[in-house]
Amino acid sequence: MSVTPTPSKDFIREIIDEDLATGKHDSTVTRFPPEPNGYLHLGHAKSICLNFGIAQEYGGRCHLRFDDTNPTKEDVEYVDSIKEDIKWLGFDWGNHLYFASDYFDKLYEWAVHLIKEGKAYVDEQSAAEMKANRGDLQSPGTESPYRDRPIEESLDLFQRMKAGEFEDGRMVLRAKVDMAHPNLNMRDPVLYRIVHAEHHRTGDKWCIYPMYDYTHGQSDALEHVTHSLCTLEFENHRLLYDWFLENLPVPSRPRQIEFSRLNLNYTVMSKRKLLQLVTEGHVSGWDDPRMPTLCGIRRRGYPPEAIRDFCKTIGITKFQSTNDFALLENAVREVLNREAPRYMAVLDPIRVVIANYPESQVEEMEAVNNPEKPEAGTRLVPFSRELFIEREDFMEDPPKKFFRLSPGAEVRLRSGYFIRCEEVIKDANGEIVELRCTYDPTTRGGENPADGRKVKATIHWVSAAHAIEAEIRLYDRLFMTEAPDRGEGSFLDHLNPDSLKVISGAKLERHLAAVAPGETVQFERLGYFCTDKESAAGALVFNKTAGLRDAWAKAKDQG
RNA sequence: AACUCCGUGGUGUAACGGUAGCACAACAGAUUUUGGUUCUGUUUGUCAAGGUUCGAAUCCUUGCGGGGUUGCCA
Repeated sequence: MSVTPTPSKDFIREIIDEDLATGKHDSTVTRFPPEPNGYLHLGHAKSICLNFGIAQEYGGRCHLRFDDTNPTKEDVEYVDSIKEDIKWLGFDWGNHLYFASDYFDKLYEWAVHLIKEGKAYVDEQSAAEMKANRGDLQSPGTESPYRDRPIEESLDLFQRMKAGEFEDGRMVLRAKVDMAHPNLNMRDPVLYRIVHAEHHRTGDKWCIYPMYDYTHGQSDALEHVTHSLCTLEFENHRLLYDWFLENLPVPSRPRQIEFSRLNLNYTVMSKRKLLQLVTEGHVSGWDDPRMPTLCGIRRRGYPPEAIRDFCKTIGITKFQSTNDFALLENAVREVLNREAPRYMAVLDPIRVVIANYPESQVEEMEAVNNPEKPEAGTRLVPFSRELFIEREDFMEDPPKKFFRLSPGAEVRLRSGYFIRCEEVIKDANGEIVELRCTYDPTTRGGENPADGRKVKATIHWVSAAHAIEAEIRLYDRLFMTEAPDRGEGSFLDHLNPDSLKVISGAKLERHLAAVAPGETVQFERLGYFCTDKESAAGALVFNKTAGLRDAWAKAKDQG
């Protein structure tokens, strides 16, 4: 009798277990709080899987809340794409869609409350003065000359800030905490700034906007969030987060817990850098299949299930780490190996003529759609006298470990016949243009012949007369070095010049004309591919999602 | 050298004072109508030094190393 090991939980789920056990909470409420100022990427996927995953596991709720407190950077365009990406990943916020801007009235009311309590004041120092008086990591700051102004005066000024009497930057509302605090966030943080800008939801109702620190915890409290999960860079903000909750009449007490953000080698993950890749044209857009954005990997053909599996395996911890890209690719291959229907496609064709095959004969060969999934059934693939095979699958002068086609050698055509190469035909430049072969009629379907003869390799093929053509886009990693972020120079210095190779005139079996958008298939022996959004009926375009593991490539490299 | 968080194979992650395990990667072999998949095996680890303890990755001390923080961004 084997004991089923209890699956280990990350430290956040352990905290939740305890909060539930002690009765501190009787259910969980988490939230995913993106700012609508950019596209979601794999790092967000980690957070989404955590927050929505907890809701699923504990029967709790997960809110989608847009942190829209900075109208100069935010836009509805991003709101829509973010929702789409979360749905694609497989999560659902139900009717718990919120915006921090929904709370602007309450937040204003609470700001007035703080002023009345003597815990906030209107500061008329310029931004430069404030910076100078903040002190630094080693030394304490200097209190503002406006810090102890009468409460009534701050109340009046704050009301007039709201009324639009002052230009941007003229004054701010600050909390009165401690200018000597070792945590800089506690040195009288700004609560409100004046920004005369139209907000994507509140329009021109406001010309003062609350800061992140003043908004986030109170929004959590208003939504009765129990566990507010964020990345490590907010660790230093937790003290402030708690300060607001302690000094305001909030309806609940959420707890902020920080975890380490996702890092992947051979890629960059910061919004700024991704934006730069797009604006400077190093990639075709946010959804370029080489981008780590969710729309990018979707277009690349990565299944959402693989992303969820990946997030599960990398886990949640507090220490910074860099995950191997191979781990992601492995998750992708695992799902695709199980699910993707197989087809044959020849990317770099070389003509094969089967001399002893009847000139006008066409046989419909039965091919297995997915050996991992018998219920996927079979399909018919036409076989004829003239075929295309992969140029790479033939070598005129092969090394000892090369098992495929070469002069005098025999291979199996998958679901076809055994063929033997009898003659190599070259053009004036010595370039191989055609292979003359013979086939063994007793090997129909690729069966081993009765004489016990075996072949060491099986290769893919397409009937020349029946093939359809397509453009194939082959992607490799965007960066050549493991940590393009680090070291000297720009991360752009590490861009891989060969991250995209376009092949035109690839020969595909006819069924590939009908691959549905969003479906990823396997080209046998080559890898996984999906149709691109630019693919059209007469002009098919496929993206390479990931290659198959290639033991031959390794053996070849080792000599 | 302020405050704070964190150090487990190549990478990531478990072990909650009691045999350092798992995944990925790498390597070797078996199977195979995909040089895929699958299966088997191998290599490699507790940052360091002290201390507490019958027993320490785990607790304590010191050192070393890494991250974060000086926006009217989030």
